[in-house]
Amino acid sequence: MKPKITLKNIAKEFDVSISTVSKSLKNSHEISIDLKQKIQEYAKKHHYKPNSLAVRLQNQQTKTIGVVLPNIVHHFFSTVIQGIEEVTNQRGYNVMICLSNESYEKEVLNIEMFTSGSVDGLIVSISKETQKKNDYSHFNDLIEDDFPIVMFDRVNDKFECDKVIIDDVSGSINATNHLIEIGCKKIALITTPKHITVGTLRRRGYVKAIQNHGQEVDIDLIVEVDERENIKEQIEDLFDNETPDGIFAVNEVYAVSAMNVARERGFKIPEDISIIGFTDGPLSRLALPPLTTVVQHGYSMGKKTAELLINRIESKEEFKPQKVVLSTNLKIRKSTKSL
Amino acid sequence: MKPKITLKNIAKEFDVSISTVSKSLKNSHEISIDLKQKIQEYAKKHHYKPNSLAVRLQNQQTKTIGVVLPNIVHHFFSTVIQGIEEVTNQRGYNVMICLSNESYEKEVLNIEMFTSGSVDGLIVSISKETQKKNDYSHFNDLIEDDFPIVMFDRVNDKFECDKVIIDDVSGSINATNHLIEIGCKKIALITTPKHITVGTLRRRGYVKAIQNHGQEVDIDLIVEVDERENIKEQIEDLFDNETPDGIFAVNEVYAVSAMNVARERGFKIPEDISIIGFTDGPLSRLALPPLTTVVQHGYSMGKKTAELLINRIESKEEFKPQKVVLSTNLKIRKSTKSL
DNA sequence: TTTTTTTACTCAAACGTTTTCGTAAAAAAA
DNA sequence: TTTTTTTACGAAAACGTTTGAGTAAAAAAA
Repeated sequence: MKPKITLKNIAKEFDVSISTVSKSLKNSHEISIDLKQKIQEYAKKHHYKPNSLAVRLQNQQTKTIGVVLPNIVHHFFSTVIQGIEEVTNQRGYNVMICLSNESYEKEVLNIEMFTSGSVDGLIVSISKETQKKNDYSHFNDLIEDDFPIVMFDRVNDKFECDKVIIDDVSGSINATNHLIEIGCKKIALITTPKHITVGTLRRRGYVKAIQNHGQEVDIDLIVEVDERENIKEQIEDLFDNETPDGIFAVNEVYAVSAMNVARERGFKIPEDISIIGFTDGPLSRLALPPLTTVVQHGYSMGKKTAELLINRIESKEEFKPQKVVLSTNLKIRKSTKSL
Repeated sequence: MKPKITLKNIAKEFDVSISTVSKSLKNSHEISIDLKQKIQEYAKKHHYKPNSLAVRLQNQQTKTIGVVLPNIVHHFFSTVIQGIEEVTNQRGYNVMICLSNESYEKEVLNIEMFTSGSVDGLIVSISKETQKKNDYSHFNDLIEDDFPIVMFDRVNDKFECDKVIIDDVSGSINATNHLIEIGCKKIALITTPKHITVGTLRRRGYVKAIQNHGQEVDIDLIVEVDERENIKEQIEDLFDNETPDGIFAVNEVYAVSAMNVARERGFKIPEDISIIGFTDGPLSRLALPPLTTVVQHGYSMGKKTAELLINRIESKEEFKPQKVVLSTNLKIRKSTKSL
């Protein structure tokens, strides 16, 4: 690579001081028009770009916010990012994303690198491994130092920081209620193992809804999917032993998988079995029939998260962490019977 | 936020010089064990972290590479990132991702910010808008300055830089050939408008395959999907006028949409119509029947891309740009008739 | 003519590191 | 005892910027 051109280089070229060059490029009135022009031309010709590290070190702010995500395969996270970008760009910040890949170690590393001066604030959604290990020590220092940080979706209540979550419980109650209302008698739940927070919350909603209707929760109708194994087979096990007429699945993949299993076993959807998923992504929209689903509004979530963070970064006042709960709504499509 | 703790602070605390502190924290033999210990303890207690901006400015390298992507909703890009991360982490680099959201302006901005000292090298896949505008001036300076940059998937041949692409033409020929071999007589193509490079290349493969078999390309069997409008309706138009017995779609969404339209019109898949998509993502895998598809090996692509970049960054020798073409393979599932 | 103002610069500190070189004092060797 | 070596630290430059203060020289005002 060609050596980088710096103010010093240019200064030497014109036999002036570095500050003269700096001011020329900023079009300062302190410098004669003549010299300014020559310097600007030269700089342009040689592709001068101020070294952002130096600038940021000088200014003591980076105008950048870091985002640490478990993964970006999920459509939901993608939409959240859209929302984050919307707000940050509008307010003059850049966004940098790092992925933890659901790994504890990478999450720690990413946070380390971001918080050592590279960004003004941090947005985090916690990785599965971290949730499983239940080890959050890498956040402690940040919280103690009052580093601006906002958690979203996968949060931990231990921390005194801003949080944005969706109302998983209510969303799940609504979904389950809907299944009950349209006449489902045997409603299965397809969820995650217990250490995944959102899975647990959605399960809670399911249980509540069932109990509110005076029914008992039937353990045999609950599938806890272990993602390390074949998802479809685990759902087939359910159908081997039971014949549900309604399914509530805590994410898109589980919902579509369940729909496929049901259809393969000759169930007509929605005549024989109604299915509701969680998260409105392409899988749900392109399923046949399109899936009724709990819509999470990732975009709003991203916007809210970014707003909280930037407010926090820019405010001088005493900090009072808040928890924003976003409600969901049920998008009714063709995978559920109508009333 | 609490004031950041620096070497200077610590130095004042112990009434020693900054260099003593720096050396202590690096466990230098030049400092007495006693003092080192005290300083290290103090640093730990106060969460000292070296300011990475300062360190990187000093070292003149960031050990970070920037990735500019059009979007991350596509499963394909996600897998590419996995590959990139694999290699970069292994070789001691960090990855930062910025999204252009298919916007020309954001692409320019992202590249600006990355190349002004924040990263040692750049990986780029060009946005749709840039492709449409056909304006690549923001790359010119970089190429002239020999800034390490690798383009993947959506590349532009104008530039003298490393590139990694997949063999879209061959992949499409194979897919179309397969349809011909299993006996399809009227094979439709569902593709993008012409300014999207990959769409054009895949179309070329389709055309070649048809012609190689001595057939004429029937324009009425080609759908150019305009994504600003309803995708499904555009495919329905095809079925209104024609009754294809084979479909080659240039991406997952088009393939699944086509499958849904076909099924809604009473086609049995694959008995009445065979469908092949491009890119092996969750949509293809979870479709019913699962889609036969051209597998792109995003993971390998990411790995290769990162390798090229890091080699480039670390090599002192004369630079000779290369273009790596990755071949695809056809994953045959249930959406196509067997022979 | 002398004083004041303006113009067009330069100086130097600062941001937070790293690292080479220099040097007292203490310890070891002669 | 004197000389050499080792120990333990400090000074200062460097990375590339920004910016307020300082200053000659030129221009304008008195």
